Amino acid sequence: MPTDAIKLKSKLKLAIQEAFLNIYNLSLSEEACSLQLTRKEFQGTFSLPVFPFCKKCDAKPTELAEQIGQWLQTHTDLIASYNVIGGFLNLVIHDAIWIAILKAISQDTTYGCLPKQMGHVVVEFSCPNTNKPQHLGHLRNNFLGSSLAAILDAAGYTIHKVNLINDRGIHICKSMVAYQQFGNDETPATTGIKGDHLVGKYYVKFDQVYKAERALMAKNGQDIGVPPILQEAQKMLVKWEKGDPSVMALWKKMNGWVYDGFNVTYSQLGITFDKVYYESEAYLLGKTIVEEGLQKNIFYKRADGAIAVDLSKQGLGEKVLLRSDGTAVYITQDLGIADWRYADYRFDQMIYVVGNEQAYHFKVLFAIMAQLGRPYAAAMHHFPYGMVDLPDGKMKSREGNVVDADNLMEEMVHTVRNYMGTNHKTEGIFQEALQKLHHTLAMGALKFFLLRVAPQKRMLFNPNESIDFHGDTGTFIQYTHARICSLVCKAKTITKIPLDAFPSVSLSQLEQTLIFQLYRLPDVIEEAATTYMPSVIAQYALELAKTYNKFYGNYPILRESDLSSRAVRLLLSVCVGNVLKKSMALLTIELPEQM
RNA sequence: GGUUCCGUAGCUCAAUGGAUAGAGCAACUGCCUUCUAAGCAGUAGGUUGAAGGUUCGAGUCCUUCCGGGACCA
Repeated sequence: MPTDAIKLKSKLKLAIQEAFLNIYNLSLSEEACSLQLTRKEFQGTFSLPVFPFCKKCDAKPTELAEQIGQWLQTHTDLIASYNVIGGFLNLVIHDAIWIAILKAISQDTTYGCLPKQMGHVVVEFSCPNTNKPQHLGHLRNNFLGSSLAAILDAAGYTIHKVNLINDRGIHICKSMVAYQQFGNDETPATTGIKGDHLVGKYYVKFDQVYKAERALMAKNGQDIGVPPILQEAQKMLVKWEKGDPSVMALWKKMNGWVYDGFNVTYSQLGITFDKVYYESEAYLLGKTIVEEGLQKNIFYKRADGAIAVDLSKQGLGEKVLLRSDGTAVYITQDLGIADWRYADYRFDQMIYVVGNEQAYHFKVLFAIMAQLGRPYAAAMHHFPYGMVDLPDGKMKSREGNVVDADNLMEEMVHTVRNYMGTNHKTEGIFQEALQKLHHTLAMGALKFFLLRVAPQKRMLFNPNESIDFHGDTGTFIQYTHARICSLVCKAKTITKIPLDAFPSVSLSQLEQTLIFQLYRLPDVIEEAATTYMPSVIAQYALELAKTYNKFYGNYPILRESDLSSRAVRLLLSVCVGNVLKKSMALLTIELPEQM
């Protein structure tokens, strides 16, 4: 809970409003007096640009700033000093205020968590196909989804994480057909290949055969028709929809392998779901909704027999909902699943974490739900994110041109292990714990790499350069935390922290900045939650860790002879450690105590 | 053709409409007998794709164009 000391910014704003009222008889809204952070080359923490008020107050910028600064200093106990540069009023906060804030933060065990709100939020993410293993693009989705869920949880909502497995359709039949023809009954057990990778192998195989057949047909001058292997897949899809026993058996067997593989991957990633939906269990539901729309005259039957909806008013054109042969299209099932979800959770927000390539799809979906009069239509949001590109372009599973998630994780663990071998900081750690540490460091670097970039941007991954462990990385933050843990551990044997007993301590600029950064945490969480941007948290954690390391490198902490100062620095270190841990938890990244 | 996202240092990324656009990587200098060197301190690197407009002030907002991606016919 925010204590009185932590309300610094709103107190300041109030005081500024009061100052304008008293001096210029000008009444300002809270929004109007927007405080910004003082640039580091100037003295102060908060700055007020006074340009917008000059006309109304009929004063020159410098004069006006001077007047306000003077008033604040004499009428409040917040300001130690102020300075005016250009039209900027820079406010220096009293050290006693900072100390009070630091104490309040240190005593607040749930610091950073926003007040509990009424509201259920469903976050759908991951949503893999069962025809291939997951790649780097899926990782971005997985991490964005679980991080967003953690952030919204901290922002006070009740969160439900759900997955939707794409386990049916023509693409699934492709890997099944290829396996049938070329698989020789091999299994994960006989080959030692992880289940999802084994199935993925046949998905690639299908594409190779398909292309070869098509090329052959073109060479022989045949009309470009449907190559035989694709015909097989289409036949299989029909059989599947009819529930043909042998096809169902193959489908269940291969999907089982894939789920075993996915479970291993999810476990490595540290990702869990509250509920998993399967398309195969849901695709029929949508058809009843299409019926409903027909009866309400919202949808119509075209001359060719297909059922469609006219969304030209919304600029979305005509959208087919059922093919002329009565089979479901991609969006049909999403109609059904939306109702299903609402029945399950009565959500106040439904967030789809899906790549920005599907923006149109979701616009259509939401528009249809609105036309159908669903009460939750306005609560549905598409959270779009950009693709992860390779130097030579987009990843394509079919062509095997992907950075495989499992391989990448394994490589990173190797890199960490090799690096560890060259230093001795982890002497005394048992083998099992050491392996966990390698994993924690590898995952930290990987997750941070993907989450620090603004979600809507495409990002580039260069396999040759791989992912760094130095500089602006997850590792850097983990390292900072481990450093603090080590320090605190040593402090217990050297000195006690007299929590209540530091009188007047004068703080350095760096220490003020650090406390200020700690103070920002709730605002940062709120911003990340309202903008759906985990990258905001990542940037914040980086900034905090950088400032702390600068502090650590330039000031003595345990070696400080002044007891009050030492106590403050130690407490500050503890709080930075906690806030780093809290922030990184919002990115689902663990911080080891030793590394 | 229509819609939409993006364009910032050699590379990867930051920057609530605010002050001289910042970090990291790569390059070059220093710093481990001392709280974890996965670190710290420094040097160098820019016409924010282009041109107009809005305003006290634009990387940020508006218009047009150029370039890249995605989606819809």
